[in-house]
Parts: sequence; C-alpha cells; structure tokens
Amino acid sequence: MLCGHVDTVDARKPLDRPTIVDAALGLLDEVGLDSMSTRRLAARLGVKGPSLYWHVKGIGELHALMADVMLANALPSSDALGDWRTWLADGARGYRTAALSRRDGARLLAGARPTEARRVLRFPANLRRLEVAGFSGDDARASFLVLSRFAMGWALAEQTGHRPGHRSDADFELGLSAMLDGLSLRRGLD
Amino acid sequence: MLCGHVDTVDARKPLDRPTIVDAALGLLDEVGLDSMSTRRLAARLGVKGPSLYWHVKGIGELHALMADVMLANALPSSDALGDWRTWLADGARGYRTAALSRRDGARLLAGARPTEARRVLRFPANLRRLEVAGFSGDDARASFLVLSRFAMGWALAEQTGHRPGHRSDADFELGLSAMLDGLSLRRGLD
DNA sequence: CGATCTTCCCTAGCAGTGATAGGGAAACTT
DNA sequence: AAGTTTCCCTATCACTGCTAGGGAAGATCG
Repeated sequence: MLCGHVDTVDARKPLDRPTIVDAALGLLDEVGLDSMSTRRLAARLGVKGPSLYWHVKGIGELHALMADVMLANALPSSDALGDWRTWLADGARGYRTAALSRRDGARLLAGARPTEARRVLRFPANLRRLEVAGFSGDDARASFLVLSRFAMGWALAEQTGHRPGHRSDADFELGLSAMLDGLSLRRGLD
Repeated sequence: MLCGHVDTVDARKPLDRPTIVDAALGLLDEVGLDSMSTRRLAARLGVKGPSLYWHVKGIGELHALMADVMLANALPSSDALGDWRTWLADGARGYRTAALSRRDGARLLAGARPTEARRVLRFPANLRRLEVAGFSGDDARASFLVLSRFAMGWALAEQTGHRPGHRSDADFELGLSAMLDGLSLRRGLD
C-alpha cells in the first residue's frame, strides 16, 4: 500500500481531424514547412507517428486541410456589402493575409492541392456579382484568376525572399489598385 | 589473344557544374521535382551520389542554378526595343514561359532562393527605363514586383492545378494588359 | 452475461532522402 | 621523385512518408 494512488489513467479523448489540423498549424509556425514531419506532429499530439494515418490519408491531405483552415473566412462572401471593386480587392487581400498568417503559409497554399471547398469559381454567385457590374462572363472568370494568382504570387515572393521588403504593403496595394483600374476599363467590352 | 582489344577505358571527363545542371533539368522533366533526388541525378551522370557534393554545395544550390538557367534569356534586356508597355509585358511573359518550360518549373522558380544574377531590381537601367517613361521611382520598382509576381503566381497555379485550363493564355494576357492599363494610369502620379 | 465488432493507437520495418566523413586513385606541380 | 590537388568512391547518419499487422479498450448485439 505504499503507492496507494492509482496511476491516473490519462483518459485522453481520441484524436480527431480538427485537433490534428490545429496542432499542425501550430507546429508549422514553430518549425516551418520543411521541418514539419508526421512524427513531429504526432509527438506534439502525444501520439506515435503512424497513428495519424488513421485520421488522415497522408501528408498531402493534411496540407490540404491546413490550407482550407487558413483560407476559411479569409475570403469575402459573394453577398458582402460594397461595390465590386472593394469586394474583389478584399478577396485578394484575404488571400495574401491568409498566406502570410502562418510561417511558410504561402508555400503551403501554393502547394496544397485544391479542395472542392476552395474552388471559388464553383460558386456562380461570385461570377454573377461581377456580371451585374458589367463584366462579361469570361472577364469575370478571368478577373478572379488574375487577382487570386497575383495575391498568391505576391505572398509567395514576399515570404520566400529573405529581404525585409520595406514597402511591401504599399506596393501590393499599388498593384492591386492598378489591376482593378485596368479591369474596370474592360467593363462592357468583349 | 582471343580478346585482343583493350577495355576501352571510359576516359570520362570530370563533371562540371554546367553538365550537372543540364542533366538536372532533363531529369526534372522526366520525373518531376519531388522525385528528383541527388542519387538519381548522380546515376544519370554515371556517378555515385555523394560525388555531386564536390561540385555543388547542396540541393539548394542546385535548385538555384537550375532556376538561373531557366530564367537566362527569358527576360528582355533593359535596352530592348519597343515602348515600356511591351517591354514590361515581355518580361512578364518571359517569367511565365520560363516557369512553364519545365515540369514543376514554377515550383522550382518559386522555391529556389534568388541568386544575385536574378535580382532584376539590382540593375538601375531597368528602373531608369521606366522612369524616362514617366514613372516615379517607387512606381517603377513596384511595377517590376507586381508584374513578376503576377506572372509567377499565374504559372504556379497553372502548373499546380490539375485542371486543363481552357483559356489560360487568353486569361493571362487579359490580366497582363489590365495590369499595364492600370499602371499606365499612374504615370506622372505620386 | 458473453461474443463479436469497431475504434484507435502501437511496434517494426521498408525504401528512400540529403548530407558528411574519410579513403584512394589519378593527374598535375614542383 | 615527392608532394599536392582534383575528383570520385564506400559507409554511414539521422530523418522522411508510409504500410503491415498486432492488441487493447469500448460499443453493440444475441
């Protein structure tokens, strides 16, 4: 009876995907994308490596889930207030800030294979919002691609390049407004 | 004397960096970036893995050298003919076609750390070319960044996404001309 | 109750990665 | 002839994503 207490069974709940993805994003910020391995992530969850494969198909799916979480709520909904210009601009800003919100986030977003949830073009309401503003269907679709890819390319260079980049925000906004100026010239064309 | 001939000694020249980089680009096209390992590259060069490390510091430097070769001659020189618009547009097209010229080329260009040879902004002639066209110094610098990052982001999404992408060329050109239209509005501002 | 079935984590191991240490043969230099 | 530099080798390390297969809990059912 020297050891009267029972070993407090850890009574740990089983893992689920949300907590895994959450821990993965925390680990990403700590060690960076290249050093984020399944084993390290498992260790942070108090678990042994291969257990993750019960919850997640592989590291590709994990990256996709992380990208989904990063992008969630970063993009304005198709019925947000404001004119088409600020709506598109907020979308581009959302992409950029989502990418910059985590260490190596841009590389993650660029590399993760797109989930259905992330294919903005699937939602016709988005296109229609631009069409009622005077864009042709092709121009509307292209405008989405142009802005999102500009934002991603910007964030990626910003985060990859090791230079401090003094005027990054201002330069991004300059490019963004230039882009929108150019697009607004096309309303009604084609 | 049955075998009268000497074993033709292979008399192989020692490797050098250009042939290594060349073989690496060929291997990249064959197996893709994720499957391009130092050992595979060495095997293709008739050599055993660690020998590459005598010529190249590591896989990071190798990637940087590959990126340099891909970008060489892809960008117009600062004294090319034509007005600033087509000159900037050709620069952006050069980035894109350079990235698309190899399998996973966009990911490579995006990930490889920039060499001194690749820092276009280092060449004041490039900036001056835009300044004589009416851009302020800040606008000229930002225009470079905007266009190059747009092109890289475009190529990356184009090459990463698995969708065929019907109108990719047309959409890129649309974004490019919109961008340039918007930039041309800024000439003389600031 | 007991038997089965599902859930969830484990150990062991595979094939492959980038990278280093140190050896050795050839070739050039003195 | 002796020494030095060049260039590739073997052996190995720590690590990666991932799979096979085992086993202990808990839920479910007869």
